[in-house]
Amino acid sequence: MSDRFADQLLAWYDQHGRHNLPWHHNRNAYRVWVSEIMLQQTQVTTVIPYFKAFMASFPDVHALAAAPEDDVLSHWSGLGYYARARNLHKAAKQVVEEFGGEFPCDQEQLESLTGIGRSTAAAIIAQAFGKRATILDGNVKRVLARYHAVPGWPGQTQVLNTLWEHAETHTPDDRARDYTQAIMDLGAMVCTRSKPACDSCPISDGCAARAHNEVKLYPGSKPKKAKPEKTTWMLILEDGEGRILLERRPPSGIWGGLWSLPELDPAYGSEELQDACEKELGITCQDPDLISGFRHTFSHYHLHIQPARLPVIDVSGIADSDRHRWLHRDEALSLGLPAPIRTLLTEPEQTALL
DNA sequence: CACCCGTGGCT
DNA sequence: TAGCCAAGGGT
Repeated sequence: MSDRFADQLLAWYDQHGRHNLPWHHNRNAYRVWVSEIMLQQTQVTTVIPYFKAFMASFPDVHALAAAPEDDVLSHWSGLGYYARARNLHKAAKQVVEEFGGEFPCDQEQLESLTGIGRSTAAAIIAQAFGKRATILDGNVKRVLARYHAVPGWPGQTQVLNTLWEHAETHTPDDRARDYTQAIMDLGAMVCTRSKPACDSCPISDGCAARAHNEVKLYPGSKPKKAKPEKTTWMLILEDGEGRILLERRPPSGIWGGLWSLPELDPAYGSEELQDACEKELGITCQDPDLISGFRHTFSHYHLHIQPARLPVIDVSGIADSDRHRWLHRDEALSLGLPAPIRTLLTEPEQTALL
């Protein structure tokens, strides 16, 4: 099938689309796959430097499969949603072991790989292999919700199903790769969340939301929910040689697998930190310097981070292990660190001493 | 279905 | 400023 929607879109894409993104060069399934995972819930401008560095270190699926997880996570440091990196690493091993290092050109087989769902599988089929497949990412949802005036929040199953049906209908048999890129480009460049450029939209003549002057109503917004507030002590335990104690996070959960700072329960008062370090970590410290705290916001809660610097007298309580490492700041910064921890270790002066 | 999972840009 | 949310998927 090929309808007017696709024809207009492709004509616009030829003139105005993005044809020069890093993953458009040396295009293959591996590069398309990595870019798609990085681009999940993440904007293009944020992804570009991460993609380039990642490709320089892991040029193909074999290199990625053979890499230590720590190396993969260090390349993801700051990008967020770290399960994507863990799943990417796992899937690379799956591709090598189950598919002989060659990505399958099949929706179901692609979806069997960890971290690849319906839309990402379709994106790989279309972009890497040039075959017809239907994607439905945030851009496409917004474009189609407006074009067909689909009410409701796309998180609802019924709304989502309706959007998938429209997406399938519009997907042409020819130019699968270009069409997929075109509809995403339209969403990112013209049919934007706020201030859409309807006057320069190639499909505005058929847009139902535009016809009723109700573009702002679509797509429906997500029901809002208050984010809980949490608090934690973050300890900068520094020995006499300027080394800091880093602690690896558990393999799943927030910041899973990343290196962070030891934490203590916020129930401890600042005057109790010294004793708590002795009792919970077996480390003897001097009086703490309190560094100004700050709030870090996750997708589903706020975290007030209260850092404290404690000069360590006796390091013997904790030796280097799989879970702990004593490292200089520059060494620590080469690890996979959560963004706020990287900031804390990079710009300690920014946080005035109290 | 509801929740979990980061970060940064935009308004 | 504080909220919204972006090339989603897993559990």
